Amino acid sequence: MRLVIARCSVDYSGRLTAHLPEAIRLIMIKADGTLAIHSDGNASKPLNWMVAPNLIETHADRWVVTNSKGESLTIWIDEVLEDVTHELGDDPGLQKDGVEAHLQELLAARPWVLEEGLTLVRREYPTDIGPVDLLCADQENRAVAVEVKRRGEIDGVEQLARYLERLDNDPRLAPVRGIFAAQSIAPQALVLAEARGIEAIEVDYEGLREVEDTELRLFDIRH
Amino acid sequence: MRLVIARCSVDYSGRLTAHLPEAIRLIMIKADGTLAIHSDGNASKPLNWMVAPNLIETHADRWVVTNSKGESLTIWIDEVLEDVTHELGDDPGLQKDGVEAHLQELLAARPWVLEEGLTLVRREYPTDIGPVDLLCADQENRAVAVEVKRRGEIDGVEQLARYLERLDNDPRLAPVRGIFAAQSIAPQALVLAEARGIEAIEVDYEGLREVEDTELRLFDIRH
DNA sequence: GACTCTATCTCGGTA
DNA sequence: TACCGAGGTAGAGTC
Repeated sequence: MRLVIARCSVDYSGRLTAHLPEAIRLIMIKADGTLAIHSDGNASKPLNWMVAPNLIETHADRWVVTNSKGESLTIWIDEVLEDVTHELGDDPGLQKDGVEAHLQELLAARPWVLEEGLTLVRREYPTDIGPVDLLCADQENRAVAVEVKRRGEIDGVEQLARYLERLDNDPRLAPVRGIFAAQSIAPQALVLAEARGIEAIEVDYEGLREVEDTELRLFDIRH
Repeated sequence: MRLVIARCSVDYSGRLTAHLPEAIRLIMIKADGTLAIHSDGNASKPLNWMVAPNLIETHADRWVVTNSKGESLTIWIDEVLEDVTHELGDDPGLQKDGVEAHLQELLAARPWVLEEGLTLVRREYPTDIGPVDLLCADQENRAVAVEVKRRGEIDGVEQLARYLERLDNDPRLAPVRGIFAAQSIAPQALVLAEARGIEAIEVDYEGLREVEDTELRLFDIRH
């Protein structure tokens, strides 16, 4: 990794065209050639960047970065204040924990949270346009398709509507009701769900996690 | 801006929990307190970060970053290889060009480019599932909803179809025609638009900009 | 390789 | 301040 602090101006031309007037900035160049230009101000994202693979040509007064997609970034170097290079080596990478798949798992184990008497028939129930998150049966043994999202937005409702359309073609299942379950649901998604005859339910994820913890602890005590 | 290259491991707990095993990484701290941890490997994004406002406590063996939302990031410092600080000063900021907003603006000022005799009724005309980019009236004073995109893809057409569905519920407007305007339109989007009875028009953005320039120059000459 | 969906999205707008 | 839509989205997973 090479870190350069320099007074510079920048021109980018590619998916858009953009210009940075002269100022002091950090230019970060990673081992694979990925380049990013950061200011000190209020932004976590770089002002400009160019991801690998690319070609970096270094001239006396400017650096020109191009890639095969026809994008180009030119850094006009006025003054270099710092220029250090370090070999960082491979990174073992980030270990993540606790994302959206977990919500589907929790609801699969406790579908009655969504509606009294609801039971799971199958997770990832296949249709010819993709799998439905949960296929369930209600108290009267009628089919209910459940789409699970962390944040419920309008395309999630559309997705479920498309699944329902496909499932209704199966005479063993039809008519199929839909439940749209999410941690939070956008107002537009609520309107669309109502228009499509789909029930929208906000789920208390943290609460469900606590229930799960309690059940696990009880399990520990019993065994 | 402070740049530290260090052998370190990291724990983050907040919107998710995550862990970084020990390795050599760059720790970047901006003037406002925004902190980012970068590896040298293939990723332009930081492995971990914490945006301002936050509190950074520096101990001998670890740095602890916390914010008011209950998120916390702990960096266990094993060895510091580099530690430089530079005052970068304010950045004049990025000047962007050629975005969707500008295209909407251009078409709002010249709706007749899309269809002879088309006039603007209102930009960002509200519906209960979101605002339509342009509501226009055609030569015979019938309502026309226009959705503007830079790249016309399938979800843009669906978005417009939803708006039309809502607008048709208003007896003062119904029936409402739809025009899908974009710099370039994907073949699938063309097919869907036709199936939905929506007209799809590719707009010459560069040409419109030139027209705008010419008009501005004429304005300069006249005044 | 192209397509789809998620994201500690980020960022800018507006009510 | 919160919500909503766009992004040079990036990045991961799937087909």
